[in-house]
Order: sequence, then C-alpha cells, then structure tokens
Amino acid sequence: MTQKLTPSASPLPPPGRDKPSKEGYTEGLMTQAASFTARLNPPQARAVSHSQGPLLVFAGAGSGKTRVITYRIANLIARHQVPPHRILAVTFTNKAAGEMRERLEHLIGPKVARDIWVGTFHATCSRLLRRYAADVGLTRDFVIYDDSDQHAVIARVIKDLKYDEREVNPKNMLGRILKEKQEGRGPGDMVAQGFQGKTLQEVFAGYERALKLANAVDFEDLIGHMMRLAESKNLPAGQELRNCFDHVLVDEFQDTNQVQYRLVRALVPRTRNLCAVGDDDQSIYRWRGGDVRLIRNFRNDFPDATVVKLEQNYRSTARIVRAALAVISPSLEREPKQLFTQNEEGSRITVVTARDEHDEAAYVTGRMRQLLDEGASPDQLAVFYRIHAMSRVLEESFRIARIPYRVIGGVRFFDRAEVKDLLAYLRVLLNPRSDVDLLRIINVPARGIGESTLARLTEMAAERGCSLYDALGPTADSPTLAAAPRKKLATFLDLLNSYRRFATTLTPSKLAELIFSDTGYKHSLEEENSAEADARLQNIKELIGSMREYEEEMAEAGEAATLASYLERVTLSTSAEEAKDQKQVSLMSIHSAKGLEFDHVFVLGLEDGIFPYERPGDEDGSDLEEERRLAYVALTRARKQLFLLRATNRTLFGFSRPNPPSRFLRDLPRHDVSLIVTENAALPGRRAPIRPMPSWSSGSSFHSARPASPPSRRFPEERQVEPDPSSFLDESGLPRKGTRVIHQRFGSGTITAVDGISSPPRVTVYFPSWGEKKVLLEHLKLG
DNA sequence: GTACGTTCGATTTTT
DNA sequence: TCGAACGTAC
Repeated sequence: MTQKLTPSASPLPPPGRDKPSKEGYTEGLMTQAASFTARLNPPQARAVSHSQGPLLVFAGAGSGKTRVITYRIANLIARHQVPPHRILAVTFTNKAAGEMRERLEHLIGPKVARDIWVGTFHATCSRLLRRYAADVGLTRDFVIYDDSDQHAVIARVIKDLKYDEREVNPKNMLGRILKEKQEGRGPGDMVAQGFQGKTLQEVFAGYERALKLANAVDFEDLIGHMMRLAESKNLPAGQELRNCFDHVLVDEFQDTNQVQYRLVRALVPRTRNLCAVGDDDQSIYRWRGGDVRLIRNFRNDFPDATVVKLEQNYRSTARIVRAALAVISPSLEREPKQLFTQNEEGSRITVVTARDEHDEAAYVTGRMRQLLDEGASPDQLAVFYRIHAMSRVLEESFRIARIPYRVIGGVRFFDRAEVKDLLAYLRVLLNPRSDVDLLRIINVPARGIGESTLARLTEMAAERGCSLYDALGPTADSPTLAAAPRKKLATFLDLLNSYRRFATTLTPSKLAELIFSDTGYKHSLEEENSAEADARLQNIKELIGSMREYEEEMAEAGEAATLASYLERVTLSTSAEEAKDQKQVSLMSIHSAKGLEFDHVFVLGLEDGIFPYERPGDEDGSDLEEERRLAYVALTRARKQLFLLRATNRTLFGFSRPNPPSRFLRDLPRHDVSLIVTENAALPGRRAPIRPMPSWSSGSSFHSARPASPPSRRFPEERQVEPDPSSFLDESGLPRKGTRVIHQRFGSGTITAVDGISSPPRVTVYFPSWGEKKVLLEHLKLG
C-alpha cells in the first residue's frame, strides 16, 4: 500500500466519507501529467501549470474554461502531490458541479476524483454546516428554507410586530434583508437609516430569531455561517476550517457575493492558494448579490496574483465573436480583453425588423422550420428572450407549426403546492420546530383546525418563546381553548408523533406514501375528481418516484438514503427538468442560457426598453452596464448562426407600444450583419403593401378559433436590405442622417438628427421652407 | 371551509 | 394580458 501520499491527520475527510482512499493518488497519473499541457494553448497551459499562490483567470466566453480548471486540478494531484480531498472546487450550479466532477473522473479516474470536494457553494457549505452545526447554535437536523418559506416567515414576523402590511411590504423587506445578508451584515450592524431603516432592522431581527427558533437556515445562512466560522480567530472550528484545504478553486467568480468571497478567502490563509476563474463581461447576477468588483479588484487583496487571460474562443464563428466583442467593448471599467478566434468567418448575423411580436414569432417559426427541414437537430436550436412573458406568443406559433419545443425555467416542480405540502410533512418529522412547515400542514387535509385555534396556538408559543410544535402539548390543559379544538390539536400531535417513529425506520419514499394515504390527503384528491386534482395526484406520484430513484442511486453508491439527505438534496437542487429528450427546440431567458451553447440562436426583443430592459431609477447606468453584459452572454451562446430580432411595436403586459431598436444593435459591426425587414413590418416611409385578404385553405380552418398568423405573414416573404450606405435605414433600423424624406404637410426635407431613444421614434428634419422640425418618424416617406 | 370574484402586479433565478 | 393571491359571501 502506498501510504506516503495519504496525508496524516486531516481535519476533514473527503466528502461523504470517513477516510481518504488508501491508494497512492498519483500512481499512473504521472505519465498523463505531461500530456495535460500538450493539449492546451499557451495561456491555458500557464493557468494549468501554476501551482502556488493566488491565481486569477479571466476566461472569455468559449475559451475552454472548464478544461483549464479540471486540468489544473489533475495537475495539482499528479504532479504536485496534492491530496485530492484537500482540494475544494466550488461552482454556482449543480449542473456545473456535475460537469466538473464528470470531467475529473474522466481525467484522473473515478476513485481519485471522488475524494475531491466539488460542489456548489450551498451544497458544500451545507455539508460542512452539518458537521459544525453545534458551533452556530443549530442541531444537525436543521432544515433549509427556500424563498417561499422565507416569505412566510417574514409575513408572520411583520404581523407579530403589528405592522400594517400595506405599509411594510413583505416582499420588499425580504429583498432588503437578503441584500444585507449577502453583504455580510446582520440586524445589528446593518446600515439602518431613518424610519425605514428602523423598521427593517426590527423585521430583520425578528426574521433571524424565527429562523433560529425553527432550527432553520436560509440559503444565505449556509454560506454566512461558514464564513463566520472560518473567519473566527477563537473558535476551534475556525482553526480547523482554515486547515482543511490546500487549494480552493472558484468557478464563475464574477457571480460571487461578498460573503462567498470572504469565505473562500478565509479558507486559504496560509497558502493563499486561491484560484478565481471567471469573466467580468459575463457578470449578470448583480440583483442576486453577485458583485463584479470582486473579480475586477481581486488584485487589490492579492497583489501578487498571477493573472492569466484566456481570449481565444473555440466556440463561435469569427463574425459572431467580432459582434460579441463589439457589443461588450463600450462597457465601462471592464478588464481589458480581446476575444478572438481562428474559426471560420461564418455567415452574417441576421438582424430582423418585424412589425410586432406576432410577426417576430412568425419569422422565427419560419426559419426554424427551414433549419429543421435542412436537417438541423432541434437540440441545436434555441430562442432567448429577456422576459419569460415573451415566450407565450412564440409558443403558440410553434404549436401551430408543430415545432417541438420546451421552455426552460418558469414554474418549477418543487414549487407546486401539493409537492410542497408533502415535503413539509417530511420536514416537520425531521425537525418539528420548523413552524413554517407545521403551519403549512396543520390543516392539510382539513382537520378542523381553523384560524382562531391557530391564533391561540401561536399566542401560546409566543408566550413561552417556543416553537408551535412545542406549544402543542401544553394546549391539552389550556383554559383558553374549548374542548373541541383542544382535542383536534391533540390528535394532530399524536399523528405527528406516530409518524416520527417511522421517520428513521422507513425509506423516504415509503414514509411519503404512508403519509399521503394515511392523512387522507390522497383520498381527498381522489374524491375531488377534477382535472386539477388528477394533475396533483400525478405530481405526487412523480415526487415519490423521484424519491425511489434517489434511494436506488444512493444504494448504488453504497450510501444511506436518509430522509435528511433527501430533503437537503431536494432544496439544494432545482428540478427534474434537465436531461429531457433531445428532440426539442429550447426556449429560455437569456439568464438561463448562460453556460450553454447552440448552433443556431435567435434572440427576441432587441428593443430599447425591453433589451436593454428599462426601469426607473438607474441613475448611475449600472443597470445598463449589466444589460450590456447580458447581451454579450446572449451573443456568445451561438456557434454558427445568430438571429437578432426586434419588433417596431410590441404588446407586453397588456400595453402596446412602439419600441426603438436596441442600442446594442447599433454597436454591431456593419459588415458582419444582414438586415431583414419582414413583409409585414410597417416601416416608416414604406407602408406595408396592402394585400388581398388571403383565402383560407380548407386545411387551416382547423385552428380557425384564433388564427395566429395569416399566411401573408409567413416566412420567407421578406425583403432583404443590404447594409448599403445610401439606404434610408442604417443597420439598426434607424433612419440615416442626410436621407431625403417627404412629409405630408412640410414637403421634402433632409434628416439632420435622429433621436434613437424616444418612443415612438422621432427625427429632426430640415425643410427648406419651414426650417428644422422635429417630427414623428411614422409621418415620413422616403423622398 | 370552500367557491368564487376581485385586485394587484408583472425582469432576470440558484441555491 | 394573464396569473396568483387575497377577500367576501355562502
């Protein structure tokens, strides 16, 4: 046995195990080590072979980032003899963590890869927090509250504090509290100003108290608790944590928030072996706490950091890379980088001007059909939009055209009421102090525990300063309650306690089944006999199925499928929607597109107001900066072909309004763009030709209830407008200066200025006999 | 306790 | 426009 490489007493064993593997880690890997760097370009190789001290990698879109991280880890293990379980690699999504793990297994073998700490910030911290729960005043069985749980807690706190709910909005409060927490502040040290600040502070303090009392943490706490432990100078846990890892690597570093940053920094005090990999140009989660300054100012905290820039793009055509670079370049304060590629030129980027969202959808649908007919694989086609609400029109169009699609994001499986109900039962059994869960199920299905009974119970819990569950017992001899409600509460308590006995003996799926039938929940759904109830039954079936799957999976890995581990997994992972079949076109928001790539990409709604999305109060323009980065992310997802669409008129949230083209379109390099104007787009000066009403063919009357698009709108009847300098419109669809135009009242004139922002669009025109006039674009014709 | 009408509000989303 | 979330009436 080669023991020499296994470390002596290590504070932390490999994830999920007691002891590190006994095998010599580097056996057989040494020979591979040389080949790691052979397949890399020079900057990639520099990042991979760097072994000591801070490292900052700016990884441009499609520059082989994951490859660099995984190779670097392999290199650390094989060449520098770093024990795998002393390496921590954190990501933001489970998907990214899974991919990293998979590639590591491939590279260095499953046995070695298994010992590396690879996971999301939250999963990693959750695992560590189970170990150190006592140090932060929790028990090992703490539960994790998701947003709706958080919302419920806040609402209760506001009510308890007797605030007027109209004055103190729970959503708003929660948002502010999360922001404080993401920046590492508690109710005590937040920057509270004025009346608003005082209120916030009270609610914040109440919220924190409620969580502690419930033995619960929110997502921020998972990281916050670990950060405070790791930073603490006096606690033994702090000492231990600071000695756990020899190397910490962070992926998507531009998305880290203050707390996450402080945590990883605290974990490597001795070695300062922190490797940050990210791209400030792709920082799009500011509203979630992500702070792009952390990557940009990394060198302030680590002045000796080695900086590597990966600028060669291996994903997209040259035209796409140029366009993306042109869109991001006007960004202020960005780290200087020049994305480039050796890939072929590729086809021009198509900028399409449609009349409205239906016209836009018709174009996309037509093109999709064409691409599919030409043999493109549906899973290589994607449509992105800024807001989910924009998917509906496209969906209708796709459905009529029978284009198979799936929408990513939106309503999630684990947000369904019945799923949450059943999970709440399970969580209460594990951690009865969780008030939010208890309140959720105390009367589901109906057991006659109504509002007034609950008020009593809540009151009693408040008097005793205990959880609702702990207040249940004493209600038995409470004089303030009538006999009937007392009995009901007692029955409920008995029910919970009897289930609790099964919590450790039954598997999660069996327990869930038991609860579902035994409580009468199942029966009540079956009785209802409606389509909705059927769907709910189906969802529960699916939930229990997912539990069984989980149990099988754990059995294969030789681990125990406990209730606690299942619940943790459920709250820390999104949904089961991944890995569906590959025969569908993907529709998603640009945010969810990050990290993905497709051959052909359509981006909808390139209009000022929509994308960049505009809302009041962006004085410093930082929102606009982030929108620009979002545009960069959207463009860099495409491998071969990119379609950017805009509608001159768009109805959204019930309001129809004309939108000027997105300012981002104006940044595109003219020679890499083809302009298309759909047949229906009523462009200023060129009215859409009046066509005879098309006669409906017999076949299409099937959908006559609401014909989405008359045949006249069908692709490919569009005009192509070459970006020629004499054209009335420039490449962003705006009129050019110097263009001769005719106005009905003022006669002929020349455009002297263009207002690209206003909506509806206006231009300034010099009319020889009237002087300069500002007029609406739609009143002009080409002269 | 449920069924229905009404209001309100509506980027982006992981964990 | 549309959906969820809330309040009122049975």
